Amino acid sequence: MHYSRDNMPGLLRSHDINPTHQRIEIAYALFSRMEHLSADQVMALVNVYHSETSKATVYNTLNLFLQKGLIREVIVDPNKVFYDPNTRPHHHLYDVESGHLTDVDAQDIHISGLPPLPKGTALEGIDLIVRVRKAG
Amino acid sequence: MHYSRDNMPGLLRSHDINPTHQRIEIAYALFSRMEHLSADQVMALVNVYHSETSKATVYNTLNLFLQKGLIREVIVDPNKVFYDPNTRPHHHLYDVESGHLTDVDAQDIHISGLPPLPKGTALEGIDLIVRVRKAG
DNA sequence: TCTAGAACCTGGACTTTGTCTAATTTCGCG
DNA sequence: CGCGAAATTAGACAAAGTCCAGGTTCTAGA
Ligand SMILES: [Mn+2]
Ligand SMILES: [Mn+2]
Ligand SMILES: [Zn+2]
Ligand SMILES: [Zn+2]
Repeated sequence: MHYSRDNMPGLLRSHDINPTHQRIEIAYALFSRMEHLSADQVMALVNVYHSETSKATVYNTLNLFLQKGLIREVIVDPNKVFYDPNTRPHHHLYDVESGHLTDVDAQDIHISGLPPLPKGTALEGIDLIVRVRKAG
Repeated sequence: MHYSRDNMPGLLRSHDINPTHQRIEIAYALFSRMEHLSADQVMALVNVYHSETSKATVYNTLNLFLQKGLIREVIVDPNKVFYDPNTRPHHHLYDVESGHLTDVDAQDIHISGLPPLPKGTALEGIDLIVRVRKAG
């Protein structure tokens, strides 16, 4: 499900985020495409026509979205983090050469045999990453 | 199984790596502890008594070890990569607060329902990361 | 033993990704 | 409108990592 720009204020408010111009643009970059984007890519997308959003605001806003649970982060590349507008439980397939990242539905996948968590710790999440490269 | 310093030249040669003084020290830092270390931590360990190995050499050597299959890298933290002397198939449990990383044997774990790989790609590896934090 | 090339190591400049801060702009509201 | 709070900004700063030109060490052959 993709979103239009008009959906953004409501989406932001539903996550307790004050919808400002910059926040709407950043949310729209992510939710109109429903793709995994790095901070750099978000920065480029919101500034295509004329520069209107600073680097500091891009990072502040992405971290705010993260903290409010509007997006999640995906750590697969040693050089940059990807921001993911899909917050439903899912896993990732990562092409280590092209850097292309795609979703794998969690519904179909079963993981068994996990050890019990260490005493005094709570589960934060389980990340499953399938790394592939061009066959040769 | 831990290693002594005397094992290092043979270990390096068995992976087609010329054993130099710096390479032996770096391998020893990893294989004597059998722990996940960042480049920074390796750097500190090989230079405890007097500075003898440069930053460039630490990074060059870790990447050489990686390429030769002597160690593997673990990408769980957005800020640094961890180098892992354990190359047997295994997964990881990561405490997002303390940054502590522990191994989870792959033997016991079964993952089912993975989709077929995209045409023309080969599996590079499957990383499973269990993220935990202090309960509260 | 001497020597030349290859391999290796080094300091430091540079790059990338991201954070911080102090000053300014915009927003929400009475 | 006019005030205080919230948000944004430019640019300095920081951490992780790469690159390069020059220097050192190793090795094989004469
Ligand atoms: Mn950027
Ligand atoms: Mn990095
Ligand atoms: Zn995703
Ligand atoms: Zn490990």
